[in-house]
Formats: sequence, C-alpha cells, structure tokens
Amino acid sequence: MRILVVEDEQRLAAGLRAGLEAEGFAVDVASNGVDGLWLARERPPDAIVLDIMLPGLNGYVLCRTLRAEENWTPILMLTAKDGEWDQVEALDTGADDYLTKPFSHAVLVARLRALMRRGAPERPTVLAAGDLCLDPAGRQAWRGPTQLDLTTREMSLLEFLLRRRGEVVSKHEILEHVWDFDFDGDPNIVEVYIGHLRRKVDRPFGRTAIRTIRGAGYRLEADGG
Amino acid sequence: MRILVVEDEQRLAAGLRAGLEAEGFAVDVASNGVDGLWLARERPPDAIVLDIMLPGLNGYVLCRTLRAEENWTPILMLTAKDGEWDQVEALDTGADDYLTKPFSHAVLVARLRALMRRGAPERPTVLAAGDLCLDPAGRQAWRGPTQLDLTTREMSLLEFLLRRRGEVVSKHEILEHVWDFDFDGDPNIVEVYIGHLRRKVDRPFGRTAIRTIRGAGYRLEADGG
DNA sequence: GCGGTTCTTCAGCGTCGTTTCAGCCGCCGT
DNA sequence: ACGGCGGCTGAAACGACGCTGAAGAACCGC
Repeated sequence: MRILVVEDEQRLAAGLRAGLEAEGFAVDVASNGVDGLWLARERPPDAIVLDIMLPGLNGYVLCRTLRAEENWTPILMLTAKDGEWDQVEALDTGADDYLTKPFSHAVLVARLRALMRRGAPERPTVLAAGDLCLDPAGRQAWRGPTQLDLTTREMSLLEFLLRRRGEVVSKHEILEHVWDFDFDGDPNIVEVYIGHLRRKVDRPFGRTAIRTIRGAGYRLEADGG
Repeated sequence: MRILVVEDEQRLAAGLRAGLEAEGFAVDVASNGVDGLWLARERPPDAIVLDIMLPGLNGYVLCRTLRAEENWTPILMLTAKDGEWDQVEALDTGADDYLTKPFSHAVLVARLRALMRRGAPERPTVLAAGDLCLDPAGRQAWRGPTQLDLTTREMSLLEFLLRRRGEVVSKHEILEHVWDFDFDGDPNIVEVYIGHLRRKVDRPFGRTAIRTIRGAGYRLEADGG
C-alpha cells in the first residue's frame, strides 16, 4: 500500500515517512503542491496525506483539482489545530478525513487504514483467503491454526497479494506498491520474495496459494490454494 | 444505582443487601452463578459484587462469560483472604477490582462508588494478557502469582504495551506515549527499556511476551507469551 | 549533602533482512 | 528437437537494525 505525503516542512515530512514506512507502507513525499499533484496523477497512491499550508499550490486547491478530475483517492488532510473553518473547508473540498496538528502517530495510521478500508468497501481488518489469513495491524499471519513467521517485506507482499486475491498482479505492480515506486533495482527481487513466501506459506502445508502466471505475474488463489 | 450481589452464603448476602440499601443503592441478590448470570443479562445493574466461590457456576466463569459478551458492567470480586492467585486471576478474567474477605463495609462502598464513577469503560481498570497483568492505579504488575518489581518507566512502558496488546507499536509511538511527545533524545532508550522489561517479565519465567518486529516495532502477545 | 536508585547516552557487536548475482530449470514457440 | 526467454533458487555481500553493558547524569529520600 503506497501513501503519498504532501508536506513542505522537512522535519514533519521525514517523521511521517519514517513512521509510515515502519508500518509497512511504501511512502512518496512531495514537498510542494505542484509536485504533489503530479505524483497523485502519475503514480496513483492508495491514499494521500495532505497538508493544507503548502507553498505554491495549497491543499484545498490540490484536493479540489483531483476531485474535479474524478480522482477519488482517499485524502486525509492535516489542518491547524484551532481554525474550525479549516476542517469544514477540508471536508468541503472533497477530503475524506482530517487530522488537527499536532496528532499522534497511532491516530494517523488508524485513520489511514480506515480510509483505505472504506475506499474499497467491505474490507475487513483481517484479510483472508481460505485458511490463510493476515492481520495488518498486528503484523501477524496464519495458515489455519499455525502462525507464520514473516519478515516485514514478506508480510507487505502477502498483504498486497491478499488484498488483490483472485486477480493477477504483475511484478511491476508489486514493485510499485510493496517497494517504493522509485525503486530501480532488479525486478528479480520480486521472484526472490515470492520464493520466500511460498517456502513459508505453501510448501510446509502442501498447498499452492501463490500461482505463477507466466508472462503476466502472480495470482493468490481466493480459496487459499 | 442498582447493584447485583452474587453470593451464596445467606448471612453475608443478607448483610450486603442491608448495608448497600442503607447507602441508597437498589440491590438484587442472586445466590448462585446461574441466576447471577441471568440477572446480569436481563436486568443490567450498574455494578456487580461477585463472590468467587459459588455453587454451579463460579465467579471466574461468570465474569469471563460477561466480558466475552462485551458486557463491561463494573465487577468487584470477593476473594479469599490468602490466595494470592485469587486476586490475579480475578483481574485476569476481567474483573475491575477485588476485595479480600473479610472486608469492611466502608471499603466496599467506597470501591463500588469509585467503580461506578468510572462508568463501564471498555478498557478494564486492570490490564491483562494471559497470566501477565497490571493495575495502573495501584502501580503493580504480576506474572502469575509473583509480583514484579518495576520502576516507573518500566511500568509505563508495560502499561502502554498491554493497552495495545496484539498490535505492533513502533518505537516512535512508544516515545510519544511513554516519554513526552516532544522527547527528542535517542530512540535507543526504548530498546534499553524493552531490555529491562524482558529481563523482569519474560526471562525469569522462560516466556516471551514481548516480541520484536524488526523494522516495525514491538508487540506484546495477547496471550502473555 | 550523601548514597542509592533510576534515567539516559554511547559505542561495540551480533544478528537478521534485503538485495544482488549467477546458474539452472522448464515452458513455449519455431 | 532446439533455442530462447522467463522464472526459480541458493549463496554471499552488504547494510541496517536491535541488543547490551558500562558509565555518566539526574533525581530522590534520608
């Protein structure tokens, strides 16, 4: 899941990036409204964290512009702590939620998850495919009753596959969402990690949840294999 | 304010009724666990005074059953005077407070009022994960029957982890909540304190309640490890 | 003011996760 | 049947991260 953070204040931006990455999100940061708009269009993220006060193009305008383009990416706005107006205006311009500064990291993450869940309705907090299930908040995954021991990357990858279970996802798509979009390394890394996952979630159970679609990508079987 | 007293011993039950009614409470009395459970469900009281030793369905089971039903009515448990286990187990099953027999009438009333003032919070006043439990108000923590000797910081950290048990919490989040949010020192201090805690709550018992999620943070196992 | 306890900083070390790479296998089209 | 391409795998290097013990600083009770 990739988050776009549009925030000009360096310290806050760095903090947000670090915090969100620690939660397993891939994070893009734009330090002004113009870059933010460009990234939102060209590299559609799964959600946007948007500061109102921005040099050049402010948050309201950015938000309104995207909505005018029929871009419904969930947007969470960061507003000043006092102005009640800010919040009303935020929602009015098409933001999905807002947070007043200063805010706690936990709240931000919770709201973001809620937003993304709402974005594609009826998404439970626990993802499942057959007897394979995953709790994103707890960073835990199980095959039936046995808990799986996965690293952060493996967990993110499995989460992504689970969110798109039944669909074929390309390596390119995986790279964009599970790794940073600016990742310019060898795409082979996806194969390596798919291998890791299979060794942990399929082989020990004699199952095949993860299928290779040669030339297209991978598909996680909706019934867990 | 209506109190449900679940107590099989006739004399004590009668005494409790009389005393509480004199204080202006309305009182229901159940003389066994099954009736108690039924009354707790059908005529939800503002608080429950619950003896552990009951014919049929004992206090622990009754308490756990209600909590499993998301019933957070404040519960004050009456435990035997000696068994250290009783108290820990009482809190562990979801009771909000306990009183060891024999107890003074004044103390009972005071505790009851305190419980009700606090309302029926979703968060029990005592936090537990498996046999690990902590009483924030009393600044005490136990692993099973043995009390833990923790410093203030250690206690705060354990409390925070317990409140978010089962979830992964980042170092950043811990710093914000356990230290001051404007703490700008070395985040390494969290690692140091996690180390201290493990040495006190896990190692001596051969357990692992506190897990490191590399790159993400820490998680306190919901079952106490 | 003094001793002990608690809190914080720091640097070194070991472990674990990520990434790269090279070689192999098997599918597929010619 | 053959060659090429895409995917799989194990090994290894590298870097990052977390753990620890020690030492200094701050705090507290006496």
